[in-house]
Amino acid sequence: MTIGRPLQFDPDQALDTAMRLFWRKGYESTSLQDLLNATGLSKSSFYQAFKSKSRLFQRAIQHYKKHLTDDLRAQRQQAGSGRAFIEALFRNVADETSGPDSRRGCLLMNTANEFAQSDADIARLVSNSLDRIVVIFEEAIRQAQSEGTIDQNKDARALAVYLLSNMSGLKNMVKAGADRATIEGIVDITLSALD
Amino acid sequence: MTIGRPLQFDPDQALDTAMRLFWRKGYESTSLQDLLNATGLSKSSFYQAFKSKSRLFQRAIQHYKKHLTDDLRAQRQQAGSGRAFIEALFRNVADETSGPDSRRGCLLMNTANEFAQSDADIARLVSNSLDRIVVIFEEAIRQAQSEGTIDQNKDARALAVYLLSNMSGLKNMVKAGADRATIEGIVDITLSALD
DNA sequence: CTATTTTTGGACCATTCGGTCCGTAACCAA
DNA sequence: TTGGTTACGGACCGAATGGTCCAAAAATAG
Repeated sequence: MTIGRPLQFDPDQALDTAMRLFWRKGYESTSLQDLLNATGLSKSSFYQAFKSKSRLFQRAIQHYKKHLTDDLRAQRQQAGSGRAFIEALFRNVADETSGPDSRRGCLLMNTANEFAQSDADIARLVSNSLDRIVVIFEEAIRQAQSEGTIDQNKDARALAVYLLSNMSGLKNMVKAGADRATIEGIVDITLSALD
Repeated sequence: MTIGRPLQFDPDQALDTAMRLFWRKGYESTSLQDLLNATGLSKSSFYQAFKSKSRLFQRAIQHYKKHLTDDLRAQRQQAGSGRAFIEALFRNVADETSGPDSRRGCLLMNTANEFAQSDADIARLVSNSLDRIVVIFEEAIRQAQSEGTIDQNKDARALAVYLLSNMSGLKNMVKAGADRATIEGIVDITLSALD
């Protein structure tokens, strides 16, 4: 049914590549040329496929959100208990202090930082995505409460937001150059708030 | 002793104006033109006085650091007790959800975010500045410990870093669009870690 | 093999970027 | 008043920005 010359590249893969670039460098300092180099696309193919840099960025955020939420749900499934999921999640942040993909932070928080008061569309997109994360945290907390590892009397929603705020702070500390031990120290105290 | 035409502007005031611009918009998205407009300087006066945009930015960070540390010390003095100082500091973040200067975050953390792995000089500057903040937090915690409002057995340094991480996370949440009530909820839990 | 459809490379565009340079105006000391 | 010194405005610069356009190549359906 398809007529004409087929695409010479995989759009999904290009989107993923672009997302990783935006994640590492931010929107403004990722130039069109950077995107072309990383994806291997020509300028016309790029605009044909993605319309504009900003449109691609929006898609990249949605792509990131989907992968992140899928990943979190999978980890939660795998962890077994709600408390174990949360603990593992936070302790794993220490790994981001080194390695090839270190100090990237979280694309959503990075974007919130970059487009704080400038772009309403992006702000809404980020806000909605963060809400999804909070919901996942909240589910895990309720699970832990029913499992008896977190006090039933605590406000699950409030704890979830607290965790998101802390995760954000942690990633900021990593970006600011904190080493593994420092991160681990913060996480210990953060998690103690759940007791 | 001074010879020649005197400066037509106040360099300190220009630096302060520039700092506020960088604070609000970040380094990359603050253009030279923005700086000229805000300070009222001509291009030649600008380069005469500040050498380059990047040099000015470095001075802006140092300027910010000085004002911030002075401010924190003054607040600590005024608060009386160590615990009161910390509590007031965190509760005041809720005010940043609205008003003319809202959602700017912290210039140091904003910069850590923007120049995560790209500029070593800036990274070092930010890191040193953050250390100063941690020291102030640590002093306040030790004071609170001697005052009996924080458990003596807790690691003051670790608590201080935890507080910095949380402050960073809070400001990120504000930037991401959190409202006053949400921030207050997070602060409550954050401070409960001190008990 | 041909007609049709679509991709693709590269030339081209206006605008903005940070930065330089120079002639002129302004100021101070003597 | 004059000579030395500096600040200032604005023209100018090359490079890079995101984005458009078109001719040519390539692939498929018939």
